[in-house]
Amino acid sequence: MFLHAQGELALGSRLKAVSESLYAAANAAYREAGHDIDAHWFPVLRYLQVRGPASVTEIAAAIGQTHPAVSQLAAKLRAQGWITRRTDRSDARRGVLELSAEAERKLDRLGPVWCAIRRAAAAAAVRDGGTLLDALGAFEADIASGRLAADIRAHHARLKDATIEIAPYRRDWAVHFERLNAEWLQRWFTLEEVDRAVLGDPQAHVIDPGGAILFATLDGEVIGTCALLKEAPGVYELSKMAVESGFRGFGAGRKLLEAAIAEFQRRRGRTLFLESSKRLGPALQLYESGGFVHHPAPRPGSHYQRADVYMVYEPEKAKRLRAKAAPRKQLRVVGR
Amino acid sequence: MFLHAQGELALGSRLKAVSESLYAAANAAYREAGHDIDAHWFPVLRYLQVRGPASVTEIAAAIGQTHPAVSQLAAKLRAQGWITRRTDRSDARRGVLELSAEAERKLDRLGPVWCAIRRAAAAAAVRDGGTLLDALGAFEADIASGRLAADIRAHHARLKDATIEIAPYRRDWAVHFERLNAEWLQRWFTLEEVDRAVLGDPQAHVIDPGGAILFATLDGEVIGTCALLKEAPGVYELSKMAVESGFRGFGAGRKLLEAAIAEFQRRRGRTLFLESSKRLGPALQLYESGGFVHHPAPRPGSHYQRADVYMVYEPEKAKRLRAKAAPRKQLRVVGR
DNA sequence: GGCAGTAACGTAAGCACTTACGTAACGGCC
DNA sequence: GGCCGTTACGTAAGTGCTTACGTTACTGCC
Repeated sequence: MFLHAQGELALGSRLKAVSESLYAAANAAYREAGHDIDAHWFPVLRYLQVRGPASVTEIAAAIGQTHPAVSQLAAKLRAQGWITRRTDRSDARRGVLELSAEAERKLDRLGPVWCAIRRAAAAAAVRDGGTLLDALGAFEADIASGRLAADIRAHHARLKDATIEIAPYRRDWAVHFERLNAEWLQRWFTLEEVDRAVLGDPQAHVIDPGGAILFATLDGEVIGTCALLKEAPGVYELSKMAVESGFRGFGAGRKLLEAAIAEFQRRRGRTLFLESSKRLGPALQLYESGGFVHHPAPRPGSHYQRADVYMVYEPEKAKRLRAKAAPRKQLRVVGR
Repeated sequence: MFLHAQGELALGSRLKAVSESLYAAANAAYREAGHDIDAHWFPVLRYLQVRGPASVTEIAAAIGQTHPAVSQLAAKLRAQGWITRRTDRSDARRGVLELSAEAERKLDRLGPVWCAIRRAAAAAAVRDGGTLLDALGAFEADIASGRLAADIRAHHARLKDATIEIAPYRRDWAVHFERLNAEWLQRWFTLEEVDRAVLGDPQAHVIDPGGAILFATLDGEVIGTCALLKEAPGVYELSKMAVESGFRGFGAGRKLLEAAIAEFQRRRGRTLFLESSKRLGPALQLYESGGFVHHPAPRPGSHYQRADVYMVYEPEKAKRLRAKAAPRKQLRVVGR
């Protein structure tokens, strides 16, 4: 090929072409999976998803584009109902862009597609060779031959048909424990000292004192986690429940909760409680449907600043709920 | 950075950004060196330079863009006098785009800038790591820190102040001998069987039979070559003279010619001749000014189909020319 | 409080492409 | 020679960004 012979001089041209091919491949994957989303929206939407509401300039700086680019895209997304805009209370110049509830729901379903794209692209990009040029050449070849698109399809099919499994603590998954929890903590609150300690060394702060950590996986991908902290003999705290954005709504949270309760019972615990926040609506719903009841008073001596919800597990309530919803249909990984 | 945390999912976005940074860096280098050329034109102009006149669709296919892209750029370049367009004699649909004489001259001067960009980009792109993502990260860092731009400037300064040197044959430079000659042969003629043999194994076809190969270098970069073939005892043929497009007009051809004649004299040769073609105007001028005279009849038993010019070296003429142009001023690598 | 400098961000226009489409010429086949 | 599918390529319109610019709001300093 002529451009290849030009070496680094044609790098700009080739990078642009690869970039466009990648957008095309991602869009094809979205369409095939039935999502009406454009790959160009990813940086903005993803930023809003993991960081929460943000201003135009904040997003622009984070994704490395100019503010008009974000502004124009925001206008389009607003017209299509993906995001809403209100002016910042404390600074009337600034706008606050926020995902609509529907957009949030849509994005929470994109995990499998994203994961498929990520895996396929990673496989195509891993070729050794050292220089960017070699890596690029290999990548171009994979795109041109259709291997990338086929890989995305294959990975997506696997992920779609895979079921969420619960796995016990593994030392090499400590990073996932940290990553998954840091995401929602940073979005909704700030990392408190306790958090930093526990996330930084879960072995020392959870496992060794007699607690447990569980992971939810989908086709080998760690997509969720939760911890059972031992407060006192027979007293456990359910904590650090997190499911990766993009993989929510597939039942991982419920499976983690059930597995945690089972673990609590296996250890013959007497008391299981949790602390949470009113802001985390869906999580509270999950806890309620899992057998937890709201405790009227805040927990004395809570570890967390953010805690304004205190719930306790009631086996009797759990039994009643199970009986009522007895023939609960199996949750599939990808809806319907 | 946010996009980095998104891994392969943000690859498209990042590649595009890097691509644009590269264009910007190249444009800055062009401006600094005083060339009024846009980096986006490179694929088209370079194609026309190394391959000669071509149609819109041919170029589009070669550079991996759509034909309207080339068509539109061609219109712009035509308006600015870079290229001319005539309709193909044998197919009235097809147009033949060709560099104007002035454009050809301008492009012939771009070698040092191109080389500087190539070297700087190669240095930034070589980081180990294996995956495209790592290589890209390193490249982005170099762009952001301004290291790439500084490197380009530094390399260009070196190349600008370097002088062209003549070096004897080296086995590891055989590839350059092939590359440099293949370029003009493919552009103006086609590779004949003799060419393929000589270029493929210069050691066996030139050096071993008692000939010589010379290289012109600029700051370590091989930018030109020529060969002295031993026809018979005392009879030598000057052949395979080639200077890389982009480095023409800097005097490399003259230096090669002079060095070849010196080598011929060092070997106490009696006859030095060459075969060429009327189509290669500038080369013929060079030969004439170097002391060669046109021989009226074609050489009996020529090796080449393309040869319609037969010149013989006359020491007397060379002496006269030297006397006339005695205080010839030193040629600088980059004009004024 | 007034005022200059700056930040947020919308709008306009431009750019380097793309897709979509139309037109004219070619080439093979009857 | 007539016709039909294909090819070359120009034009129009769209896209995802950019730069340039203007308006409004904030901030710090006197």
